[in-house]
Amino acid sequence: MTQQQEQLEAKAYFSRHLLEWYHGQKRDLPWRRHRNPYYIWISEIMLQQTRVDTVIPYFNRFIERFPTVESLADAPEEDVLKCWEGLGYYSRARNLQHAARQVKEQYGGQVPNDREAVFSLKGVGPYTAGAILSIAFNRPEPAVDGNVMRVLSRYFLLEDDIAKGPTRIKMERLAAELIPEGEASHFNQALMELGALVCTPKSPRCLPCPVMEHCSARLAGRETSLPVKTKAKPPRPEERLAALVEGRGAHAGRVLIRQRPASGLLARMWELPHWPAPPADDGAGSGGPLPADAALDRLRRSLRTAGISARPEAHYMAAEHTFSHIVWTLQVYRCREEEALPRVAEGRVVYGAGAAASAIDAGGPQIELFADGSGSREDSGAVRWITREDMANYAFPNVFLKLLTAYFDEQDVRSRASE
DNA sequence: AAGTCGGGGTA
DNA sequence: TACCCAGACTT
Repeated sequence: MTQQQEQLEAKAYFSRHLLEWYHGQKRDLPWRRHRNPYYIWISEIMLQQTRVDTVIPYFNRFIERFPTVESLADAPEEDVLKCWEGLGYYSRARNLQHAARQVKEQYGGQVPNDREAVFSLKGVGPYTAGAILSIAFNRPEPAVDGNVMRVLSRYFLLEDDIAKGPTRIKMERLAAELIPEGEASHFNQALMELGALVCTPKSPRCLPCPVMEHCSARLAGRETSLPVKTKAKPPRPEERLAALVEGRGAHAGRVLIRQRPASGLLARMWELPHWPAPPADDGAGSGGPLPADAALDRLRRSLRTAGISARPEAHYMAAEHTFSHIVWTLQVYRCREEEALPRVAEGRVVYGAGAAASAIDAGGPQIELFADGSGSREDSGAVRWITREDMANYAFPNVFLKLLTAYFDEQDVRSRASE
C-alpha cells in the first residue's frame, strides 16, 4: 500500500470511529437539546476560553432572561453585562448584543446560515463561524479551536506550533477533509468532545480513545509532548490600593462603588475605587508591600484627587485578581466617609482639582493625569452608595463581588452580635 | 505577529 | 506553582 493510501485510510478510520464513539459518549448539554441556532451561537460565544461546566449555569440563566435574538437586541446593555457577571472577557457580552442587533436589523431576527453573513457578526471569528455553520446548520465547515488542534496534532503527528497563525489555517484544511458526508454537525462536536474528555492536554486517556490504534503520536510514544506550543509570557504584577468607603449620615450602612470607563479593561463594570500603589522604595528596589503609614497617606491623596471625601482608617484585607496579562494585588483599606460632601453626590464625580478637570476636558488618552498615579482616567466615572441588596443591580468583576459579599456578611454578623 | 481582553480547573 | 482552556479584536 502506498503512503498516500495509508494516509487516506487513516483519515477515514479516524472519522468513522470518532463519529461512532460520539454517538455513545456525548454529554447531555443544554445547547444540545435543540438545534436552535440562537442557542448554539450563545453557547459558542460563552465557551470561548471557558469550560463547559462553568458555562452551563450561565447559559441557562442567559436564555431564560434573553430567550430570543430580539429580546437580547432590545435589552439594556447593563442587563446583559449583569448576566455575564463573573464569566470574564466582558467584551464578548457587548459584542454579542451588538451582533444580536445586527441579526435583528439585517437578517430579520434569524441567525444567518451563510459564511459571509455569520462571519460579519461582531465577536464571531473563524472558529465560532465554523461552529455555528456546522453545528446549527450542518454545513461542512471546519471549526478549529485549541481542542481540535491538540487532537489533530497528535493523531497526525503534526509538529507545527499551534500558537502561530498559519497553523490554524493548515488545521482547518485538514479538519474540513475529515468531515464525513452530511455529518458536519456531529463530527465537529465529536472532535471537540474527544479533546475535552479523552485527548486532554496533560495526561491523555489513550486506552479508551476510539482512534488510538492509528494515532501517530501514540504509536511514537509522543502523545504528551504534543501539541507544540510556544508559551505565553507571564503576566506583569500590579500592586494597587483599594478603598472600601463606609458611608455615614445619609449613606450609613452603604459602600461607595464606581463604574469603570466604557472601553478597555473590565469596561463599564463596577468596582471599589483603587489606584496604583507606588513601588515601595526600600533601597533594594525589590518592591513588596508599602509600609502601612505610606499606604494610608497615598490612599488619602488618591481619594482627595478623585473628589471622594473619605479618610483611610486601617488595612482590611488583600485580594488578588488575575488577567491573562496582568495580576493585580489589591490592598484594601477601610475608609470613613467625611462630613460635608458637596463633591460626592449620587452621579458623577465633580473635580475639585483644577489640573485634573482641565486635563479631562482636553480629551485625548489621559491615562495618568498625575505622575504619581492618582487622578487616573478611572476617576471620571459614575459613583454610587450601595447596600448589599443593590449589588443585584450592578455588574462586578469577581474579585469585587467576593470582597463586597465578604464585607456585607461581616457587617451582618456584627449587627446581630450587638443586638 | 504581538498585545489586549477574565477566570477557574488541573497536575 | 505553571499550564491550560469551545478565541476575537486591535494595533
